[in-house]
Amino acid sequence: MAAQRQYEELARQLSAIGAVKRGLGRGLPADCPSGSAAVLVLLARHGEMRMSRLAELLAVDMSVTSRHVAHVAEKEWIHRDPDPADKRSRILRLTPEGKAKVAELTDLSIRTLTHYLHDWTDDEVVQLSTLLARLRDSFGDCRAASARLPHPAEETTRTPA
Amino acid sequence: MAAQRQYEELARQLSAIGAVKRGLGRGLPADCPSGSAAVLVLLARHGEMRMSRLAELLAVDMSVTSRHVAHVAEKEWIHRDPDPADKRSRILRLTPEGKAKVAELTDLSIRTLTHYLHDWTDDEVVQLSTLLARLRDSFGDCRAASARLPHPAEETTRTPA
DNA sequence: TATTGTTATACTCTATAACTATA
DNA sequence: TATAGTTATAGAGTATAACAATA
Repeated sequence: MAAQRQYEELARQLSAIGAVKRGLGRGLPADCPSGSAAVLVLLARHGEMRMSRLAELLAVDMSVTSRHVAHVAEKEWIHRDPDPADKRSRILRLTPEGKAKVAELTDLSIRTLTHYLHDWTDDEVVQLSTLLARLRDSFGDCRAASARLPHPAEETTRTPA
Repeated sequence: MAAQRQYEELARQLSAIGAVKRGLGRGLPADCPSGSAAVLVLLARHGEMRMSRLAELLAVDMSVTSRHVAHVAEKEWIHRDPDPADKRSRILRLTPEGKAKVAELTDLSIRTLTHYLHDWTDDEVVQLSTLLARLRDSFGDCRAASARLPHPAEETTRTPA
């Protein structure tokens, strides 16, 4: 358990990290906003999947996922094939054009980070990646059922029994 | 200079960090969206300042800053006093109510992070904060004048002369 | 009746451009 | 003429709720 002061500082840094994300976003192709890019990259990384699985990986509502997926499908970067096992579901698969787009996106993000982080050591980059992955993991199910935080009265007690 | 593979992984983690930010945002008071919160926290941290300075700290366009500031001013959390030295400028100052709101926000973010990161060590939290600060710094002036990334052809050369 | 996915609506954040007032 | 700040407009991302089709 870290000191409150450190949590406070982390909160500040997290709130400011949007600037970096916007910086990365500005480097994206004009026809591929960040939402579309995220869909493509996840499909490349994890392989074909259903909408619900993708929504989970994106950590956004399925309605949002549906819109992003509709966009990349319009671009012919993915196909939405009916799932023979469940006619309500659709299986998302990258097309060859989609795979080419992923390659382009990967190349772009590598080039952008190489540009801005040229003076970072390999170890520092890995450390940051690792900590960010852990952070995501710790927040994990904050969208799930009982994600409501305790009220100010609760949990403020120093040492839970 | 890190390996491309590491940059690729970092890009993935950064693109996914939005989920954590949204998680933090869900904990905010209903009358204080993240844009307003950022304004208040920066004023508390750095003291009174002009719009242009705030826009720089927020790393967003001044038009965006102006809207956020208008919102917190409506709430009476800040005052916008004319700058005697330059009648075009306005000096932003927290009101007592604004300071109270900052205290509430700080408490909330600490509670949220304490909740989700209860198994992190102090050192890990500090490390992540430090790396995020450095990341922001490295991206620094990516909004500035010649922030345009070199074209695919350039900079790909391994060792610039 | 519950679940998968889509669509309609609304809200927040952001950027560009046009504008006012002052330097 | 240039700069500080505001406002209008537009675009992207997200969430909630209502809906359709299927399990």
